[in-house]
Amino acid sequence: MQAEERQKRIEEHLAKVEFASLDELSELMDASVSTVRRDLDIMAGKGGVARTHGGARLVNPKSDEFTFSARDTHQLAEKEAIGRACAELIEPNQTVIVDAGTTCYHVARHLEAKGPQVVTNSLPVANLLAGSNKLEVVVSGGVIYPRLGVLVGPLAVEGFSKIRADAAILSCGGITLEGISNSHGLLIEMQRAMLAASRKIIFCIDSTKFGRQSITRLCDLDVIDVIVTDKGAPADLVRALRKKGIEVIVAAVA
Amino acid sequence: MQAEERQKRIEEHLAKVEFASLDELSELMDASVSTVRRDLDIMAGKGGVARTHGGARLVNPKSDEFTFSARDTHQLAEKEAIGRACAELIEPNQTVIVDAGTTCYHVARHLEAKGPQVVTNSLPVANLLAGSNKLEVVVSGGVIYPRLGVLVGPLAVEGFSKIRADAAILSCGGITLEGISNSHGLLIEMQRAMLAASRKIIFCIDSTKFGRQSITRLCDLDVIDVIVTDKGAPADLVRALRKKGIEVIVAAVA
DNA sequence: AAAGATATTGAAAGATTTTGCAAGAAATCA
DNA sequence: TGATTTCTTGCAAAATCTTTCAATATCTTT
Repeated sequence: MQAEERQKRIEEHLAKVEFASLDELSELMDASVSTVRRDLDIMAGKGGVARTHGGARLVNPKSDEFTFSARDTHQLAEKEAIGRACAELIEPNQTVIVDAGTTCYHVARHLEAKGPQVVTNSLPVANLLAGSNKLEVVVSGGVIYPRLGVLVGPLAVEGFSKIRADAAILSCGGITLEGISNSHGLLIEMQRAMLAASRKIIFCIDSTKFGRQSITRLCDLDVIDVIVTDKGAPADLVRALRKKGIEVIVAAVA
Repeated sequence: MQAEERQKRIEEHLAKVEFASLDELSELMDASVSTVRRDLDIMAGKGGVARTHGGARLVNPKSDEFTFSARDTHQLAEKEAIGRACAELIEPNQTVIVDAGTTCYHVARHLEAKGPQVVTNSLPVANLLAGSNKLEVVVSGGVIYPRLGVLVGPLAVEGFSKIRADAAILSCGGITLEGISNSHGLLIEMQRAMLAASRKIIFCIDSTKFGRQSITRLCDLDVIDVIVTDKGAPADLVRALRKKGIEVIVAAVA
């Protein structure tokens, strides 16, 4: 087997099990431990996986909202439902900011029919909507954050500071009663700019994010107008959010 | 079996299995390993597949992306040659502006090895290079011009006004002794901004553009440092350009 | 159709890369 | 601490790549 193929299979295996020992991988790949070790060193250099003594683990757990892949089938039905429900909140001919992340990507898939103007810093979203002749797509500038296909940095922040939108559709790494948090500092900067540019703030948060906290704090709950989630969201937290005046929409899987 | 047929079958096989070894392909095609190796080299040059040690893999089949440029096979070999020759003009770790257009797209395919910083307003180029971890890709902001996947408009122009690059790689709709011209007013604006931001101006112009004029005038010839073209370029015009002090590189088809 | 030119193919030799192994160093665990 | 596991390093074997060359096939020209 070739090195690249082996590495891809290692990555796929890690996506399933999170942790794997060298012996385990060696046996699975039918290669010596040395070879697996070298593969992991290469993969660790590129990011994505991290070495541990005796094995490796995935750097970004699979539930991380921002490890983007259009093929990501994790909780696909739920994300699809959230996407559809969220798109319904948008009225025709509005200007909408769409964040990066798989959940927001699914929202974008339903936005074309609305014919609004869409502003995004996500390459996948831009690609998705570029072919449409019903809506105008504005891309923020910025540096490509490689693995995720997100535009970040000063140019991106500046791009959003220049516009006003009717609504912003965001996602995040975690939500608790203390507020919203996310995993990458660069993304936080972007999202702050999006929040500042929009009249209505909509968060699309699948149920696995409830009660979790990511490394960086984004904002308080009171800036949020609407949260769209799926059935798995814990009832007590949903109740508490509603008591705070936030409209919480639980999207039903079709 | 014909070379083309073999290559097509290799591509089809790779579409199924994603990775294939040389031996595997050799057996499947009933051809020697040497021949398969040569086929793969050619195919890798054109894109679509990538070599690995001992085999080949399908280049990321990102279904949703803008790959229209790659599919444009009009004068493919010439554009490919121009792309390779043009990329050789870039020195390691330079900042390069890459324009939209199919010819520039082929230049971008050869830029990864150079490891520079790339600035572009082309979504296809951005997508192409997004996966690379060797170079940093900066995307100008702007509105997506649908058919071409180019970012245009004030945000885009502004993005370029903020940067300085070592070189700009541009294409155009036509070149005569009176100057360079292009077809869309919006693109002209962008290109003016690119010209202003760069120290060295390189135009990639396939031979069919020589002696032609498009609707809008972009610039005089004297802002140009280098022109890269293919063998079909009329000799008298090439001579005249050289007399004006422009370095004209005629790329040989491999 | 024949002769020469050109292109393609398969094979072989030498260079390069990858792989597996083993010994000593470093880290982990009881 | 001592015992065990894992890591690093160096090295030789195997696989693969590059280059070259002769044989074959294809194209051009007459």
